Amino acid sequence: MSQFQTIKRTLQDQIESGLLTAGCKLPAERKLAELFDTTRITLREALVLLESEGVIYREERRGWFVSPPRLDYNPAERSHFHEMVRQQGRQPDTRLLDCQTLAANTEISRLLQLPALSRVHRVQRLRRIDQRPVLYVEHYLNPAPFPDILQHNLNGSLTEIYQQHYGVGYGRLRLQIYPTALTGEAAAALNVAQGSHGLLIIRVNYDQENRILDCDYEYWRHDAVCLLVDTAEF
Amino acid sequence: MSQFQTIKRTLQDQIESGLLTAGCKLPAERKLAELFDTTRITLREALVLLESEGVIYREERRGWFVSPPRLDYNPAERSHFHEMVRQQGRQPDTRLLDCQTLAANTEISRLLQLPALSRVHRVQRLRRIDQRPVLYVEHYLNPAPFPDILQHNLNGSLTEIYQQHYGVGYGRLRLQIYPTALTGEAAAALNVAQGSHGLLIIRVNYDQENRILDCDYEYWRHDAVCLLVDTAEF
DNA sequence: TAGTGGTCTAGACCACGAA
DNA sequence: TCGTGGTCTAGACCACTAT
Repeated sequence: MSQFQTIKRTLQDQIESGLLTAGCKLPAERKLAELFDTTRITLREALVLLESEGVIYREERRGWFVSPPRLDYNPAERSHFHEMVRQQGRQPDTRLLDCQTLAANTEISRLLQLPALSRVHRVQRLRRIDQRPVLYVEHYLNPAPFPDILQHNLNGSLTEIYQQHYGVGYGRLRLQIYPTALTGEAAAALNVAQGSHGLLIIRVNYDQENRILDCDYEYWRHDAVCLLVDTAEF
Repeated sequence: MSQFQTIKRTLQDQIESGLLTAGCKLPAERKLAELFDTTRITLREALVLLESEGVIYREERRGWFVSPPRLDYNPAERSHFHEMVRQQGRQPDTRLLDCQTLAANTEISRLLQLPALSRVHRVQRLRRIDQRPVLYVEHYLNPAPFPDILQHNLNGSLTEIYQQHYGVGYGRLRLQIYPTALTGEAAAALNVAQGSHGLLIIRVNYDQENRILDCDYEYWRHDAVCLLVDTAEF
């Protein structure tokens, strides 16, 4: 077995056995390299492997940490993020990064089935669990059903605002899900290296009369989530 | 911008512009390093990044290749793999790796809701698109509804065998989906390095009377698939 | 300011794949 | 057999973090 595989196993065992617990910071790379009697490059190979398996993660220039468990997430159940996280015994947190009305690009226009040169509301938010950023979302709202929605407090649940202020509830839902790279604003907000692995969920939400309400680009840390889908719920 | 990011961009541009086409093999790492006037380690950093973004992929010790487009896959639509792939203009291919009846482990027993010390049929298959392995599946069948099923030709559609020989059709469906590492038999069958990134889909299939039929562990190459889910179909 | 992770150099040897 | 990718060494400098 290659050396970095052995290092990987050793670290993994210590984590799984509970000697290293979730959120715990690993020693410096140079210390670890010394500990395993190897070079930093080889050591980093093991760390990167563990990272891609979701066992550990890094924060840019801060170091390596043991990953907390994944969040169970049923994208079809429109429960609020905060509620869902709390039900799993964790501390949720949402931060509004930006909101504005702008011209829709081609892809958004197509998803929302808007005519050319339409304008849409865009809401960018960062969601954290136990202080750790896990989800960067861009919501694109069809402006027609939601005049002045950007005036509301957008740190909570959009679902709730839809319902309470506009009397609109969700109906049908369409999802695209695929592993992708985190780049640009998503990577920056999630505090991961440009190009690291993530999971992208593009959702299109309809109301009960089958009109398109909005679409979301959800960029998840690859190790932060486990999706659950049950067709019996529909 | 870091050097390997520049290299990455350059390669990516050439691929997106069509100068390098899907399935095409890249030059040797030493050649590329020379071309970009850098070392192999730095060059490999760029290649690994492109790999994790799904732009290129490698076959163990054979080299680097440009990735073909993802397969659109609706896991709720029980259409046959072969049919689905052909509809998207590609060549499907299934190889039976192994089938046997064995004692169920704890996780399988729980998923299939079987009593302790039950036996199950296990079918291991590898599925390819245009010669490229993309999906390694382990099917675990509840043996009760399917006596002697292992006698059938298992290179085609299980769905079809269920229906034609046992009069059983699908009903409800439960899925767990998450990014994971490919290891052991999955990595070997897909011809990727141990520990590389993949997408794991665990599905539990019910029949129309809501009895559990089987569960599948689907290990996908992370760059080979895009999941589609539409609640309006249920 | 000291220490850390991020990036990079210039080599090396081995095992496997292709010929 | 030759070239390839897989692995590894022993350093280096810089930008950023923590203090």
